[in-house]
Amino acid sequence: MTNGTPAIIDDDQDHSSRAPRGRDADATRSLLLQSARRRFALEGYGSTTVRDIARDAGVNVALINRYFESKEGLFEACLAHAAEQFDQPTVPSLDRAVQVVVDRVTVEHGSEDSFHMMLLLRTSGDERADAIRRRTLRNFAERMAALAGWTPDAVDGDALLLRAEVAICASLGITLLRSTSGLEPLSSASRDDLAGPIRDLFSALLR
Amino acid sequence: MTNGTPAIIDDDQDHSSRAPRGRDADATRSLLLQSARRRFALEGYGSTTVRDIARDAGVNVALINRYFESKEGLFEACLAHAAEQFDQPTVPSLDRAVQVVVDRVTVEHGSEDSFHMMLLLRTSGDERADAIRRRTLRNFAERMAALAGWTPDAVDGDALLLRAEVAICASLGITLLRSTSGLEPLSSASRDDLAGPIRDLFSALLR
DNA sequence: AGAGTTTGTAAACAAGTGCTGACATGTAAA
DNA sequence: TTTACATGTCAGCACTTGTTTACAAACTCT
Repeated sequence: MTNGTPAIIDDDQDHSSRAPRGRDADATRSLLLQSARRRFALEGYGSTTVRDIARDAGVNVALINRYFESKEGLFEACLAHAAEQFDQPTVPSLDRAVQVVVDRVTVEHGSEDSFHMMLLLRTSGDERADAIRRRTLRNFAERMAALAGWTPDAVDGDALLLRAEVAICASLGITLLRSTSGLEPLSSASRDDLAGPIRDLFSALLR
Repeated sequence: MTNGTPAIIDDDQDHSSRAPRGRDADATRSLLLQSARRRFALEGYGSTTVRDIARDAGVNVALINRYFESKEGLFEACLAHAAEQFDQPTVPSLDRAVQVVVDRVTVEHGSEDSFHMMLLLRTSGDERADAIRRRTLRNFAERMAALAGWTPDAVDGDALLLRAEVAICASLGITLLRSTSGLEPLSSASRDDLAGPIRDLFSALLR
């Protein structure tokens, strides 16, 4: 992963190619993204301050504006990053797709994956961020629905697409409350505890 | 204009409950609760300011602190009010209970009921508010699970209770995204469009 | 070495935050 | 009426917000 830069490798001269010691813009950006994702996911956009994020990342506050323009820009970057997680290549069968989602929903609390999911139902009031969220959810729902037999120009309308969206939104709600509410036994439920119910949920909606 | 004595008395003899025209603490409290509920539900706790709420209610900002102690207190009151909606008497059968939930999830956007649901996954960081939310969700889940056969001291553990919680959390996620994301076709789906999928969801989890 | 750029730091700014106290005004009781 | 209280208004406080600016330190290249 990482290595997002075009990799214009420096000269063949040695330099020992060590990882940049103290100063590395990419690493800083990444740290900020990570801290922001966590804060935004767990506490929401409005309750998170840029100073919180900077402190978590161990980085100066001003760098948020340097690298992401604004707090909104940082949130948007987080959302775009989360969107990539959902824009992965389509799997061949509905069974496999359901398995992928179940894996995603049942990841442990505090994981990056869970933050990515929770981000999708955190709002900032920014229209561009909302557009990213809509596009991501819609894309994902379309791929799920397609595996269940839906086609864009079906005569029976979008009943299946709606069902896919319902299933996805349900998954997000479950993930959020599992991580933020302390509701038992949900919060302490293991992956195995959850896999069955989630699978049943998807089966009921898409089959 | 200048008559200090009550010019028009609706009920000259029995003033038991009402009369004050412009000044009515209960009405003001209610207005604030209504505006706050809407803002908190749609935009989250942190993104909502007390001035927003007061402006919506057409009321002076200072009255929030007079009647609810603090912004946190107002949020807590909103949550407590929402909790009452979920603490209604148990219905006799699982079928009826599912029907009640389906009705609740499929209410139109912008209704008070939808705000009550959305509030349950809005967090303020206040521990007392979190406790109200936990208690409410847990209570509701226990009643649903009980109708499906769960008992507090079942040998098979809390599998059914977990399933009830999953179903409820799923419903909250659906409600939130339906009202805040603009995701289509979900956002424009009618009550009838949604009733089927939601019913299937509950049936799959609790039967 | 030097200049030029990138990366990080510190301080401050204007605007907005939740909240408070002193005051004004309407209402009910004496 | 006069008194007492409940209700609402106003201005401002102390603080935090996101953001910007000026500056320092590290890195690159010649």
